[in-house]
Amino acid sequence: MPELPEIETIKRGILPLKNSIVRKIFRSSLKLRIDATKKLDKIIGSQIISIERRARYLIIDFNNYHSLIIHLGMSGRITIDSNFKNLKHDHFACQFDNQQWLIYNDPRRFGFIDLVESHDLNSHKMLKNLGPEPLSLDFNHQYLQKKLANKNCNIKTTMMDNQIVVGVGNIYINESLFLAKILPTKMAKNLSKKEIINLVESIKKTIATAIEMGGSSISDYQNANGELGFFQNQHQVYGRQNQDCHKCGCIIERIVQNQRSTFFCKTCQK
DNA sequence: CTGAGCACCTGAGGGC
DNA sequence: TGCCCTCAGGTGCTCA
Repeated sequence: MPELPEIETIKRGILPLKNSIVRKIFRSSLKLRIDATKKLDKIIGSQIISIERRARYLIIDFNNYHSLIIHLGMSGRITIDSNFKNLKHDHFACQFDNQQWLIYNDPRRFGFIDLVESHDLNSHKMLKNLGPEPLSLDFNHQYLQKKLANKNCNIKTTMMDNQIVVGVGNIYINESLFLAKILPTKMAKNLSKKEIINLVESIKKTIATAIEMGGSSISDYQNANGELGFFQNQHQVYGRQNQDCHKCGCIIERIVQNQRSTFFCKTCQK
């Protein structure tokens, strides 16, 4: 699924729905990770007052003091269309007063749609323990240095922990560690101050560049208008096992950490 | 409290 | 063509 840059791209794509009023709701009978089916009717007749992103969650606020939380899991997709065809894996759809449909499609169903009263949003179990946004000032080397001290875990897995920093998924941590020249297997507590400064900057740069390019389109990711992102063309290590490192020409290796693929260049990264 | 591993699902692609 | 295996943008839960 989409990482932060992909969600940000989708958010920008559905921003024009602001001020729209919900007319109809569709919900498939299949289970998502959270079952909010019974609550969803509450937004019928309500108007969207804001559309935001927090970590990998899309938050849509309505004027009746309810907020819709959308998470795309690994395979979720959101599209805007003037027709709703109820295709395979369409699990939620919502028609607005301008006749447009917002359609949520998720083959693996690792995602969810939930509805809460807006004042309870921050205490939602998926949102309450989130760390800082990678592009915020709160994510800086002083902060990270504190978090990594005594951390007995490899740096790659550590940085994918949403309590440390949100939205840095498997593509972008692999790319960020390459950019920062740090081995993914290095113990988090053993990073030097210089490496931590470097890593913070590399994550910010990687995420910001990916947002500019509309995210990474691998397999079937596309934005709300069905367009593809282009950041995958910039990948230095992700998905490039056995290919030449663009910097030094050595072979990119693939290992598994915490059941996720890790790609790195053992010459460039120390 | 921490870290490791599992669970939740479907679909694509490769080897035989 | 089909079967069996591995792999995939995530994240909460359980167990030692």
